Amino acid sequence: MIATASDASVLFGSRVRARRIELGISQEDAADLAEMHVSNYGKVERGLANPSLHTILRIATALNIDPGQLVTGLDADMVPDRVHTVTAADLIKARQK
Amino acid sequence: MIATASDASVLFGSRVRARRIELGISQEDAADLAEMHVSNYGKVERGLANPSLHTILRIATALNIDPGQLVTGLDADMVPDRVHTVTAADLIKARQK
DNA sequence: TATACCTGAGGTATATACGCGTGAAGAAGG
DNA sequence: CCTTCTTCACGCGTATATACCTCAGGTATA
Repeated sequence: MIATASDASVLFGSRVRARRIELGISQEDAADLAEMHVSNYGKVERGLANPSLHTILRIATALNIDPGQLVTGLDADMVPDRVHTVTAADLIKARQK
Repeated sequence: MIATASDASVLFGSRVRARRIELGISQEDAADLAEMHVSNYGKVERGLANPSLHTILRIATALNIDPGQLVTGLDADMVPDRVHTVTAADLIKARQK
């Protein structure tokens, strides 16, 4: 892996780790509960992964937390290779003229 | 694609579509705003995709909605190939005995 | 010392997300 | 009839997420 770290992944991973520590279980336990490989789970916590929706849901369910809490506040600005900063609101506003 | 549909993907996609319709823009507009390909965006709305965290954030930001709202309430039970139904709470409870 | 547990780091192999094109079907309007 | 817009469905490369392994280093305890 050529360091797929992103601000979004790092923040997401830190939330996952905080929740796991709060529960007092190991990465291996969490990975088993989430039915994923420990090595991949570790990468998620370190912010080196870009987990899929299914992976996010498995982790959230395993840690007894709503997946919304893990991703709320996250933003596309934290995602690499973002070029535009235009959103739907801007598009609609421009068309109304 | 061998029909990667899942309850989680379908529900997620319907929320994305509802939000896009609410904004009154086309799939192509939304895809451009999210900086992703229309064909892939369409699959997401139809529940045929399993989008990554980055993709989820790009879509949410493009549609001016918090990503948490798109995934809240979703659950690993809606994810295919789920074998266990044990969560951290169960594990901790079992260890306390 | 040794032993066990936890985490990080790196490799390889496979599955799949994603980009990108094409074509078709429907609706709306000229 | 025609065009235009929108969406869906399919296929094909490429990038990458994930599974799986090994090894290293820390920490604790006996």
